[in-house]
Amino acid sequence: MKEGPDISRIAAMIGDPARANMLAALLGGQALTAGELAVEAGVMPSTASDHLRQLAESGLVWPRKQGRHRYFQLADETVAEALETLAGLAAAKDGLRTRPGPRDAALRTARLCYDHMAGARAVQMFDSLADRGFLQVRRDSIDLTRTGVAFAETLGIDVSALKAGRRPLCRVCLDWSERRSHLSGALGKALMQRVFDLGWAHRTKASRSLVFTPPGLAAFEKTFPR
Amino acid sequence: MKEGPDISRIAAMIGDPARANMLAALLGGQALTAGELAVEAGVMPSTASDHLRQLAESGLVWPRKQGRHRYFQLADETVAEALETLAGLAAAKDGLRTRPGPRDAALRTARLCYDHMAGARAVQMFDSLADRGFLQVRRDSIDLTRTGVAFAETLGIDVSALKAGRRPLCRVCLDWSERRSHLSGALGKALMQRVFDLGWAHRTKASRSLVFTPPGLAAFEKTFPR
DNA sequence: ATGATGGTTCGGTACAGACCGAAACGTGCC
DNA sequence: GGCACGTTTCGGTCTGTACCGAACCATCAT
Repeated sequence: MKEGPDISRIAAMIGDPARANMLAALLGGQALTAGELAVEAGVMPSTASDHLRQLAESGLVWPRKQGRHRYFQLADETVAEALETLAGLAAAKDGLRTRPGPRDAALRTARLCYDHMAGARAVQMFDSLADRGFLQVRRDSIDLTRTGVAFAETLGIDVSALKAGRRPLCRVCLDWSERRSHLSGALGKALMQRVFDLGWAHRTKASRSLVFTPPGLAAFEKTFPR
Repeated sequence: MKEGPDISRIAAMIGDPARANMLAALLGGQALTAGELAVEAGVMPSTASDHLRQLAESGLVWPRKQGRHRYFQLADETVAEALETLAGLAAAKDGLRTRPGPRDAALRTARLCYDHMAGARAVQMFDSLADRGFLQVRRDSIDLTRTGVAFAETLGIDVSALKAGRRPLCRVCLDWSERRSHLSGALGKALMQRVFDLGWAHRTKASRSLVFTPPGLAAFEKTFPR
């Protein structure tokens, strides 16, 4: 019954453990080299190269050669969203037997979802913005209100520049750990960038989880009160 | 790097063409027997039985034995949502080469998404409800307004009964064909049911697509004007 | 009971694809 | 130029698993 899009092709791509590990690593947002992805997947470079070719042909990742390295990143944010959706399903179905480890706890608190923040901290930010009327939820999409734009500017975000890009300013993304919405889109990316630039948090090297510094966390709590 | 939920296990489940066809068929919402799913997947009953065992063990489908038949249905609506998300990715990535056939066109117009309507017609319904102020979009979730409740009652929907259930009344579901939101949740299911009961549309036997009768379509257009 | 029908279990086959090692390629560095 | 490093290509192996047929089990009908 080949009606509708061929769902099994891409599912099979994600279905291989090695490729799934690669994609999960790329959910960290930064582009990684073929070698790094090989280690991440736990396979030899030649095997990794084969997998990466398939992923690129499927349109899931985007190769970008630079010097004698080849960097890979997720093709776009829709891929990231689909991966997080699958993670949500896996957490719900597989969660019965999988005991949440300490690493999972860190992931649940704050992590990178491609280029924006996810986890409990991200939900808190979303709610805080909405409660103060900075985010206006209309229909299926959400937008920054006038006061919201002013608020973003005080954080040093050039909203008009973001609006100029072709990527939607605000989008909602469902959190697999919190099962609540958090902010995606150009603004979500910009906010994440500010958190990095201000030194409030930094990414861990081999994981998607974010670590807040004590003063950074205090500043975050003050900027986005519950 | 086994951090977070094991995404590859379920992805591999969906990754096999036979299983994917079964799941796609179950997206029609009605429970199907093992034999029906076998023809749907194009495999022998014994092979289908093996696949169904795996799907059940993964928690994706829910077996329900009745007499000498075993009926299968999707475990819950989160599975349906994940499948539709994957379909969206496949349509975007694979869509470059796949020419949309006539069957696809019917699917895009109106189809079943587990237990509620999807496709262009469903988006029209959603927009119509929102434009007239029957749906109030707040934060990440949406709700029926007071006038919306009254409107639903005129259609013969017992809203208070729906609210009593543990399933959320309103939920948004992203459409892979329209890339817009349509209505899910208990209300979405109830509305779909009314469309069936009123004889406006009926499901086709071996497909998820919905066929509107001419008078049914006229009534639908009148009830949910653009 | 006896047969018919729907479903599962079991053994065996076959094909796909994941994996590796070695060699080739290309790019930067000295 | 020559060397080192990252990456890809190619041949070959091997495991996993989808698939089928036949036998077995359960339920319903007669």
